[in-house]
Amino acid sequence: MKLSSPVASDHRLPRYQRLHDEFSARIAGRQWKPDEPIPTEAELAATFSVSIGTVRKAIDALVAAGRLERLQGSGTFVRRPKFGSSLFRFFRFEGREGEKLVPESRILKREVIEAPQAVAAALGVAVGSPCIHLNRLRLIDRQPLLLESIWLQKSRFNALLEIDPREFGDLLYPLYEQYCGQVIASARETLTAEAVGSRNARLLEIAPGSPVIVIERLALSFDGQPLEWRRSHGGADQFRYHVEIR
Amino acid sequence: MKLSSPVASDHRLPRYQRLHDEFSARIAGRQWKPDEPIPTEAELAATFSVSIGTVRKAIDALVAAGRLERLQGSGTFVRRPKFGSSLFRFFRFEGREGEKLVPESRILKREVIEAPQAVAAALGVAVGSPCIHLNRLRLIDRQPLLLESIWLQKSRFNALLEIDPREFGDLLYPLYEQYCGQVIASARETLTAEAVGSRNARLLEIAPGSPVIVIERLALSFDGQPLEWRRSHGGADQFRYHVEIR
DNA sequence: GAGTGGTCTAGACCACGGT
DNA sequence: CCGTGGTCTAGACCACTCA
Repeated sequence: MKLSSPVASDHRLPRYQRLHDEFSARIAGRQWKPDEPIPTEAELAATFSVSIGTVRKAIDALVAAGRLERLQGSGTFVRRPKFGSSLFRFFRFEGREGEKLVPESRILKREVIEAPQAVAAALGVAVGSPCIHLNRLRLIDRQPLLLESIWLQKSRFNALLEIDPREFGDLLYPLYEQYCGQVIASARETLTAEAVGSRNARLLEIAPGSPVIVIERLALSFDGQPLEWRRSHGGADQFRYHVEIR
Repeated sequence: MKLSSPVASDHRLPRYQRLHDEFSARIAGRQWKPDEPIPTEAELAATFSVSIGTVRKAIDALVAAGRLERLQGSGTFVRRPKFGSSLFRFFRFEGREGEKLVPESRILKREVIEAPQAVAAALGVAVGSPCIHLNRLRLIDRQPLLLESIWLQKSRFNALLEIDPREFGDLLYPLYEQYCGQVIASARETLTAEAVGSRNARLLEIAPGSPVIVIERLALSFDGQPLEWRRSHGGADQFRYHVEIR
């Protein structure tokens, strides 16, 4: 089997597993780009000298993992990460009539500051290295919902300093991509709860000491490099999280 | 294809899908019992007059859903529900040395009481119908960790009233199975957070008004009947929940 | 060694999407 | 209509478990 990219793949592994790793690398390496079709199953089978069934099994796993999407009759496509499973979706992101919407964003602060210890550890940089720090308030129907503290490595995101924060818009990740060439591919989130401090209580317009949900997110590039770390607070009464257990 | 049990299964569906439904029904109907092997793939293929590949595809889905477990060389087994994905596992269930353990259980109250509105709705019974209500405290290293309010339909769980609560042991579900013949097969959980009331604060030995995680669980039988509803409180500082997002 | 699931093949035919 | 993925088959051989 010939591999177009130098993937460390043990030849004792099953073929479908090696194919899976190869395809996965092509998605990560952006040789197969989001929203574009990958080669047909028959082409892949011929390219790698395996049967179609084996190609299908490799693709099955990537579809199950949400990295590819099959469309019968038209092809198999690289799925753009949608963060559909983020914990944030369990906040009430609805307007007055219950329709889903993107919260309005207000940048409260933008500063260049030396990375404190916790941030440095999360981003994998040295303590004290220069970072961009944003404070952002997110609102639904003019009501404060979430307060976010966002940390970025200055060297990667310098371009952000040249834009007026009032023109950031409501979503940051498209901004990162457009101005800094940094694409967020995945994230890890941690949920905790605590009593809100007086400053955050004022900004969120809730009673001091009332419970808030705290979500920490480390957002990563395609190759697993930490790009952004954020810590978000939101009133606990705006949050409900569901799971099914079998 | 002959079906041993009367499953409503549209014959226009793919064969593997119909097989999946049939197998699923056999697990739910306990014709295939937990920890026992199901017939071999070859036998199933012969029984249903399909090829082994089709049987495998049906089994694949049930394995992915955690209902079956394959053991190469020995067979495919019905998996006993393990509740491994419960939100409760994100509480610190460790002893002093960090080892995982089952919390000690202390039944604080057992009463027969008419179902209040919320309980009746969850259990699918009439408001005011007789229920068994338990209050239970769960402790690690003698430290209170969780406070649980548990509701059961009296008619199904009458046998519980004949046992001394001090002999309940640390786990309820085996008790339900042994004394009442009621088997918990799945559950739905909802996580919220709130400020703790004074009574619960005293029992949990935390400051009044401090944040608590609240987990509501509706536990279901194999055929989807609600059997138990519980509402659990635990100090938020004991809780951390993680997810990966793609 | 007999029997289980695990991998893989090469082909057939179907259902769907676009042209 | 052609090309795509979706279903299904009948077989081969491998890897593992257990007696």
